[in-house]
Amino acid sequence: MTTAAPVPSSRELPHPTCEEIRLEGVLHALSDPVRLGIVRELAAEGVALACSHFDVPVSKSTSTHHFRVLRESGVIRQVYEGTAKMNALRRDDLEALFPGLLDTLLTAATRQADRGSEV
Amino acid sequence: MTTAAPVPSSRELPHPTCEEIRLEGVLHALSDPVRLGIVRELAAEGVALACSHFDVPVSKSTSTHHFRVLRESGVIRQVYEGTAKMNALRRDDLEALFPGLLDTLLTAATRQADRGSEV
DNA sequence: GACGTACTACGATGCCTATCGTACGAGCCG
DNA sequence: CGGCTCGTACGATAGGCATCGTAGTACGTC
Repeated sequence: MTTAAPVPSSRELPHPTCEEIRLEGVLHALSDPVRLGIVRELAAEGVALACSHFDVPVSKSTSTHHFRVLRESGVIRQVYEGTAKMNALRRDDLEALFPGLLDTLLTAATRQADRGSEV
Repeated sequence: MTTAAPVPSSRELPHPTCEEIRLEGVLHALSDPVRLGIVRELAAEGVALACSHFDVPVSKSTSTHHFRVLRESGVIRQVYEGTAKMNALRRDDLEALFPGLLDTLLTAATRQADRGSEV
């Protein structure tokens, strides 16, 4: 069962520790539709995804910016894997800090999305 | 029992309908520390409070701005009562739109505040 | 009517941020 | 090595927003 520990590349990225994660920062990060969409997709898939996987309606450089905001606010963890940069929700950390928050937010986002599509 | 139905003044203020309330807007409104503090106090008191009741660390005009953001995002309802402007959480509306969200957010905010004061 | 209080409107300012294009670096593959 | 893909860095830009001070309006009270 050599699950191929996916060889995290050399370059490391700075992440906030749990103590450094601020609720205001998380809320601000999720208050942007593009970033909320990214987080929703990450949650839906349940696994780490490369930046290129997402179909965001912005340019590549803007996309990079949004991923950085998510990382610096403590919402996602980013790790290089070859040329790809894998993104994973920091579910456990967020759950420990703000119990139930992520799930409630995701549910709220889904409800709103359903609301909109019920034309 | 003339509970003095508090005579809402003539001037009316525009509020978003429930359909118009956007999750992103709510999150953005609450991502500011001043506004989050206002909402926390409103929730703690449980009743409508005049703007002047709050001890915010900003000027009066900035305070007005924050209350407007909260109103326009659908988080609070504002009604004039004489010279005072009463502010109330739109608990029921928010609960209907995003079940559990407000309470989860308030709990998260409290936890974070406690974290900080545990020196 | 005169005064005080509560809040607003307006204009200014400086910062933050979402957006882009272009040029570049890091790793894979042939 | 040469090229390809993925993502970054940088600079520019335009709009948003938190902040303030001042001047003004609405309302209650004397």
